Amino acid sequence: MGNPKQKWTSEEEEALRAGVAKHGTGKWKDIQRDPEFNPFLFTRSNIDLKDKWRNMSVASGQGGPREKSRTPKPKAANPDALAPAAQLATAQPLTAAAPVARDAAAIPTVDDSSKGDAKNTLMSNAMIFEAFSTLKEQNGLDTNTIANFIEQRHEVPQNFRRILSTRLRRLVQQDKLEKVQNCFKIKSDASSGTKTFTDSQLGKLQNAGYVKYNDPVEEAAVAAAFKVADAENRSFVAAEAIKEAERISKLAEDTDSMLQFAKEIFEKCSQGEVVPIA
DNA sequence: CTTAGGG
DNA sequence: CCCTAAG
Repeated sequence: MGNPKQKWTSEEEEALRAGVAKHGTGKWKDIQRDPEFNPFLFTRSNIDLKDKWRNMSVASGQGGPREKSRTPKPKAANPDALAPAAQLATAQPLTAAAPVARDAAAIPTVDDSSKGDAKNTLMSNAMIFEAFSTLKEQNGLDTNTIANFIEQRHEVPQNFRRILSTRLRRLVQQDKLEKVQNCFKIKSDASSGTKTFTDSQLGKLQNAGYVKYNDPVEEAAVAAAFKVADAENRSFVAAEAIKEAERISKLAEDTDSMLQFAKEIFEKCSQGEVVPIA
């Protein structure tokens, strides 16, 4: 099956270039692990970095840069930047990464039979972590359980199981998951520090206008969510963050922008990419 | 497991 | 992106 292929964002490319400058070519693992770049490249593997660098090198060496439509938004200002809360110190070309889905965008949590299309198959880490955060199995989950869980809530391709295995393997290699016996458990990686997420991504998200709380309740919810996220700064915590946010949000009878915000984070954090709203 | 190169 | 060969 053809792979969806996750397009590299400007942030990722920049992080990669900076990483090569700092560690040198060939030190892909170091770059990927570096706390400075990890928040942008945590979804990419060292091999991915290598491949991307190869592509970037050949691309720049060409006389005719076929940029074409691959120049998404050089100066696309987000229409609804309601709260220019914080400005990015580093003049990032961040630019509205993705339009926030204002409508009732269904998070890939509940089922969605509406999508008759098979192209929406987002076999991403998000689903995997969703399983962990939902099942709350302290003993870990075996491949079959995870596969079963995902199959129940999402439509999966035929080669799903194989992809899942690959995914799990990679996550273990990246220290995101821990394999004990036949089960996988979320790994608490303390070596990576505890600042990555809030530092970079939150800043960007705020700047992008994703964060726009005006109510103290919302602010509290977001704070709580990030408290969790800050604890581990890994993909899976986003799921936890959502749950926390959801809980507080429910108590406050407010479930609009806050939740939407959490969903966006979940997407970004877990997938590491922006899903353009077609 | 990490790199490098070909597919 | 995936796979395979080397280190």
